[in-house]
Amino acid sequence: MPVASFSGPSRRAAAYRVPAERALHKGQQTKLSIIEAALRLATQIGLEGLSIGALAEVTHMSKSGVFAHFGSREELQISVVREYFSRFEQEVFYPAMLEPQGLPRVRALFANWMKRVAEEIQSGCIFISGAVEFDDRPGPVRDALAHSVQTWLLALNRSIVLARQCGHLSADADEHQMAFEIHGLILAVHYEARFLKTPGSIARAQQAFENILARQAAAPAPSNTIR
Amino acid sequence: MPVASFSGPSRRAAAYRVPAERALHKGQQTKLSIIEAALRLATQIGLEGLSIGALAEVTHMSKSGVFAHFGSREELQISVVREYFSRFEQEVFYPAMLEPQGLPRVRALFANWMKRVAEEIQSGCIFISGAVEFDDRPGPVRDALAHSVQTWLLALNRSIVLARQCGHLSADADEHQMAFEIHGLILAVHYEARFLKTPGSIARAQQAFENILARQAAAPAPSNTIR
DNA sequence: TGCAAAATAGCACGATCGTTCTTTTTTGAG
DNA sequence: CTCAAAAAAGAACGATCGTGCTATTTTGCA
Repeated sequence: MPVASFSGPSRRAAAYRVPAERALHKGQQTKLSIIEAALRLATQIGLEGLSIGALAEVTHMSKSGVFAHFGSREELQISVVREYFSRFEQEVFYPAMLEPQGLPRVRALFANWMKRVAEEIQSGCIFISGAVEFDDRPGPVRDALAHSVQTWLLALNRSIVLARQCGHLSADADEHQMAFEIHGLILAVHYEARFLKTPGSIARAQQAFENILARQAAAPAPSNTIR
Repeated sequence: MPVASFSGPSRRAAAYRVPAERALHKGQQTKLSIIEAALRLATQIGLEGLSIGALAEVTHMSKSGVFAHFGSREELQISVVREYFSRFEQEVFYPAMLEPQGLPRVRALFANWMKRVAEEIQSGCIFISGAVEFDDRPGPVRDALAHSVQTWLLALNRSIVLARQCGHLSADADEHQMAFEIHGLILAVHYEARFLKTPGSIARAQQAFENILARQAAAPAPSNTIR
């Protein structure tokens, strides 16, 4: 069903060399390269701006050749969202999970996120542009987008809870409130750096992040455990 | 040239009753009603989604009838941005300016803004959707959008500076940093309430705003002047 | 009330869109 | 090497877009 990842069951069980067994060579390969190009296009001009014609031109294929891989534009958009989320996981989420629980992991999540946003100032973030494009347009694309973002925000929430349980944050630290404010920082960086071209936005976000942590720093220990 | 406002020179000087003198009755009237409808459409589906055909249908006019008032789609979009900014000034900026300098004015700016954002959860904000649509598309529409937002952010900055000068904020309060964080709160409310449909986002933003103020509260007075 | 000018409608244009069909080319297991 | 299946191309469709032309209607001063 999806691109890669879940290559679990659903095949095998048939004859010795069922056609579906070998049917993943040239096709899947070019499909991946199409998604690669679509990802570049979508980050720049948005999921809605993504057109099959432009995609065909970029990949040096015919419109119908591109189209056949997805069956509909919507399916193409969903594929792009899934691939984008997958890379987001690879670059932001998984590396942060290697950090020890508590503040180090929270910091890593934010740092990785900021690093990615900094790169995306040139290209654009699908989770942000997609939110605007699909905020009142129900359907599977919107669902895929919202689910991706929710998953990510939930991970941030959990890391904050762990930090509190570790004693790295004060007992009354509200993870939802903190996650909300951190989310706002990302949005502000994207807005001010990419649209307004305000210099120094990334540094402001990092400063604001420290402000949020400082406010919720663990109370007891005189020489605190923060940082 | 524009809709209303700058009806300064450039006319007069001609004959006693130059045609351009009386030429603002029926035309300007329907033009305003078109902009009204365009504003509704643009807040919902974005400035890019705004099509002359859909606008003609909504206003019960012909495509060319609508078109003639603007001469180009781009000019229509610019008119919408200008009208949107004008209303933003009326609802958010001017009422806040009636408040006394210092924290009351800063609070009023934020409160009016939040009230407006809360209403826009149903419709949408052009300054946010437009930023995504035009973030890498140079031209007069982008300029009009960026100028509007910059104007607003500058007003917020100035009100913070005044609050510091009044002694309502600590002497080392950084207005740019505070404005950045406040801007992030607006973006987060819009994102989470309108796209993710997370309940309670507005309360979170208000809480976060209080956190920002509390951090920069005036230092000296034991019984502080804040609030 | 007449009449020029302004406002609006009607129509057609080239372009682009997603999609469907049919045909050709390419792939890869036997 | 053969040959069926997969992959890609080609062409056309209806729809919608912004825009330019030319009529027609409406407006509002004289």
